[in-house]
Parts: sequence; structure tokens; C-alpha cells
Amino acid sequence: MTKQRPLSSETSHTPAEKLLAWYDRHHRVLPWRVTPDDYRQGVRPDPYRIWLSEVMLQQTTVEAVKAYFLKFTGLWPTVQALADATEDDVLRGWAGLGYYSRARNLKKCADMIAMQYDGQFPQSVDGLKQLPGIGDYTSAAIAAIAFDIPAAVVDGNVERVVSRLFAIKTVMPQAKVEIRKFTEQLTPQNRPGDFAQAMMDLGATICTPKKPACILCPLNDNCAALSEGEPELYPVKAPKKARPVRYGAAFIIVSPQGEVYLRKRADKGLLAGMSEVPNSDWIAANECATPEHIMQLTSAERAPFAAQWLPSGSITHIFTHFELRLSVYKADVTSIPPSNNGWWVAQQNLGEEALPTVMKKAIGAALPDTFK
DNA sequence: AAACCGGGGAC
DNA sequence: GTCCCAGGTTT
Repeated sequence: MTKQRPLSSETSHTPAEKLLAWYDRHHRVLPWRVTPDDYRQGVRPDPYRIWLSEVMLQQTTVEAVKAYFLKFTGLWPTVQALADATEDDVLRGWAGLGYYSRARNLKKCADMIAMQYDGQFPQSVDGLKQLPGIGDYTSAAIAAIAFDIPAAVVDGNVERVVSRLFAIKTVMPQAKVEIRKFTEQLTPQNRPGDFAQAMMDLGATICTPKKPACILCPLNDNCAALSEGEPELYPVKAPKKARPVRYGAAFIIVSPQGEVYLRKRADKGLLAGMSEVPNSDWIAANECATPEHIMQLTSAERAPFAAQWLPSGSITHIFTHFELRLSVYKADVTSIPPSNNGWWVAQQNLGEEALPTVMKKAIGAALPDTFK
């Protein structure tokens, strides 16, 4: 009696089994990742490195994270080492990566693990989710990848893959509930960590937002969106709102020794706890704003004190929810009026400060050789 | 549910 | 220019 064979490429393998077989051949090699072969040899991921990578990867591309991950693990190889660092150390290390509350929560979390958890990460989704900076996605990702717990790991890649597999018509973010349910249904008991990473690799390399490579996809037989003919229509998203423009002025203050004057931003709100050059408030102007009004918003009259302010160009910087246009002014001074509680930094040492990109742009406009 | 919170790369 | 990236927190 011969065994019945399927007529098409459709087999009895589950989507998870097909995806894991694809992952064994096509997985990305990343600095924080244990390869499937190494995992079979008994190698296990370091929960500290998985946590660190997952926080860095929140809304941030793999390519951008690599260098920061290597820098952080070099400076702070363990969660205890990170707990022993200062918050300013961590913010300086994070400068340029964005979403700086991640760095502040990272430090808080390291302190908690060191002080209250005996240096060990909780080995459950619920336990992990109690920690600062660890939400639905990151708790599931650490549980799955570091501890091989069959948690449903749903990031932007998985949302795209699953919404296409099942041709989910519900608009985002309302569709997240359905997507989670389907992801739980897909997640296997065997190799859940590799399954989560495989879903993300599939979304990053095959099931891409535009022009997905469906011909190469191990799940193309299972994909309802491909059957419909336009997989790139998923996930369905609502139109986005326009980004308002804010205006202001930044002031590069230079000492006789060529140092630049910096100060520290408030510990809440935009760029919290980071360093800055003195600058005005950033005011939104609607489309009806007159050129005179914008001139006023970007004027040297908004400086923290009177000086010979030299117009030194302007910069534009895009934040998540507004666009910022700053006029930049420079002045050489011999002293700073009191109540400007900042500090002086030699120009060649500015790279070691916790300067967000917008501030590096402003300094670069007035002092072009600073960040070469 | 919506707003807030960076920066950069691909197109 | 647009989109979106291994999202979390706050309101």
C-alpha cells in the first residue's frame, strides 16, 4: 500500500515547520543571535544581550543597531556592569540612536535586575513585562528567544506577514487583536524562539512592505493575500496626518579658548536628559503665518542674553510628530551671565557628549569642522 | 484610542 | 517627498 502524496507543493507540514526549515537555510547572522546550528550544539543566548538588542531594535533598523550593540556590550558586558554605570554614561552611549527614553528605561531596568532580581532576568512573559521599557512585544521576544517559551511575538514584521497570510481587512491598529490571535495559533511548541526570529527575518527579507518576493516565500501556498493577487495592500493602514512645522533659534556660544557652551535638557519630554546648546522655545506656525512672524520666531532676539550674535545658517530636523526649523547664531564671549547652569566643552570633545542629532546639526552649522 | 517620542535608510 | 523600522509610555 503506497502512501498518498499531495498533488501540489502543499504538504502536511504546518506553516511553522515550513518556516523553520526556511530559517535553517536563510537566517540572518546578527551579533546578538545564536544560529540554529549553534543552538542544536547546546549554545544558549545570553538574556542580557537579547534584552539589550530588543530594546535597541524598538522602531530601529538592524543596520543602525549593530554598531551600538557592539559598543554597549564592549563597555558593559553584563547587566551588572550596566547597573554600575551612570545614567549620563548610558545617555552618552545612546546619543544618535533616538528615542532616548529607551536608554533611561534601560538603565532603570538594569538597576532593578541587579538590585531586586539577583542579576537574573525573569523567565516569563508577565515577569518581564513588569520591567521598565519592556512591553508586549519585548517581553514576548525575550521569553521566546532567550528562554524558548512559546510566546506570541508580534512586531511590525509579524503584523505584515500575518495580515497577509490571512488577508486581514481590518484597519490598523484595530487589527492588532486579530493578528495576535492568529500569531498565537501559528506559534509552535517546538523552537518558538527560532520561529519568532524566522517570522521577523521573513518580514525583513521576503515579505517586505513593497514588492514582496512571494516567489521565494516558504509560506506562499498558505498566503490568502497572495491568492487575492495584491499582497502589498496589507496590512491596511489609515491615512497619516500632516507633520506640523515648528520654528526656533539655537545659539552657539564660544569661549576665548574655543570651547562650546552646553546645558542639560529637562528630565521629561522631548530629548529628555540629553545635552543641548542654548536655544529658544520651538513654536508651531500654521500655513497662514507671515514671513515676518517666522522671522520673529527665528530671531537672535530670542537669545538667552545679549551678545554679538552672528547669523550662521539654519537647519531642519524631522522629529516623529513635527518638523523643526532652527536659525543658528554664534557669538564669541568671555563670560556667561549667571543662572545659565551649563558647562564648557572643547570642540574636539563634543563627540563624547550626549548630544542628539538635532544639536549636532546646529553646532555643525556654526562650526563646520566640529563633527567631521 | 490617540498622542508623544528620534533617526536614518530605502524608494 | 513617503514609508517604516524586532515599540513603550502617557494621557
